[in-house]
Amino acid sequence: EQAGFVARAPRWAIARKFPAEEATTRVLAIDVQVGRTGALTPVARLEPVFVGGVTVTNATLHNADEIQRKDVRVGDSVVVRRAGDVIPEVARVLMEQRPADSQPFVMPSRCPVCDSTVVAVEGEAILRCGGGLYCPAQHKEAVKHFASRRAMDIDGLGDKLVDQLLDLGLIQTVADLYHLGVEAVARMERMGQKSAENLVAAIAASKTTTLARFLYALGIREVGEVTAQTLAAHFYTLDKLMAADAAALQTAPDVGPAVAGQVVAFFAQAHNREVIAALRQAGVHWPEGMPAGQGDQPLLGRTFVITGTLSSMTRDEAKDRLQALGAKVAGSVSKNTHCLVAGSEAGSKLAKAQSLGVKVIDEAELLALLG
DNA sequence: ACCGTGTTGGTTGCACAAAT
DNA sequence: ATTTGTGCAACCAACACGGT
Repeated sequence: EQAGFVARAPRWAIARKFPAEEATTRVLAIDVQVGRTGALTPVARLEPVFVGGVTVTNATLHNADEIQRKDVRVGDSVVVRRAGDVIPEVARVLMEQRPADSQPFVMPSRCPVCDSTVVAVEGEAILRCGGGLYCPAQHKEAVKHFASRRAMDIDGLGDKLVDQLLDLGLIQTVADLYHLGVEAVARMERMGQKSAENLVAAIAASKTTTLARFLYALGIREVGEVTAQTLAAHFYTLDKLMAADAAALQTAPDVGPAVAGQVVAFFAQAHNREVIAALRQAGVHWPEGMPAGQGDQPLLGRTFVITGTLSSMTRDEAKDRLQALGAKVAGSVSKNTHCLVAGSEAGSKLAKAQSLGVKVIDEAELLALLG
């Protein structure tokens, strides 16, 4: 049953077969989205246009500086392309077609969702909603992040369900997820008995996790997946981590003043400590203490990068298995990369590896390496 | 210079289950 | 019985900025 899925050519591979293209369209509006950390991201809503094999209707404008640099305005005719043949991008504005009455775009001074004051950190390009978890947009994104596959991995808890859970007041914090009953869940839109049972079971299954996943799930600023793993490996227990001051945190590799400050600030908030306590009370747990004895680590100190599509495993599995052998798996190729694993449809990373003289192996060689 | 974090969009069959 | 809605998987460029 899995075979059919693996054998099918990935969509992006199909899209790649189209040559890089540009197309002209019009900016209908510029919306501002609020992310998990409150970051305000302007997005161009476009008259749908077919570019490089897909229909593009949205394109990120990154930040206020980027809009100003390109001087994108509502009503403008713009040239759209797909960066790397994937990500929609406004390449440039056709100034000669600009309407006479157009106005420069101005980023809002208040959050478009919660009306909180927008905070601009001196010298930073990104504006942020100051509302924190009181901002419904930030709260929703925080819950989605908590449930996401790489965090607590609550299967089936997606965008619409998070919306409903919050809007209906079924949950106030992520800890409340663990007290949801099947009946309450089943009363939500498009949820019946079966779906409700599945969701409640998925939530219960997420109680057994790891410290690294849990830390990542908390959504501490600057603490992504890798940093969460670093902190977990360095402190072993949540209590030790929470008790650490900024100086102690900086003894962990790759943790500097900015990351340490964010961690300290997070655990200093009574609300965050309460939610953590409630989560543990609800049964969220993980093995604590020294990691179990590791096996052979023949790849210790080697840096790998994976690109393209593998047929016998996902890239994630390949990453895990390489890491289990002691390798470091990075996202981009540099001269420090020891080996690039190139699956089919490999793109720019393969070219870069070749230009840098980095060793390239194919899937068969990877399998041999993994034993 | 390089790596990690966080943010963005688009495709689409499949799996599942609710809604009609 | 059929249609509709939702979640999932896979990919990655570009930008800003923290940290080494």
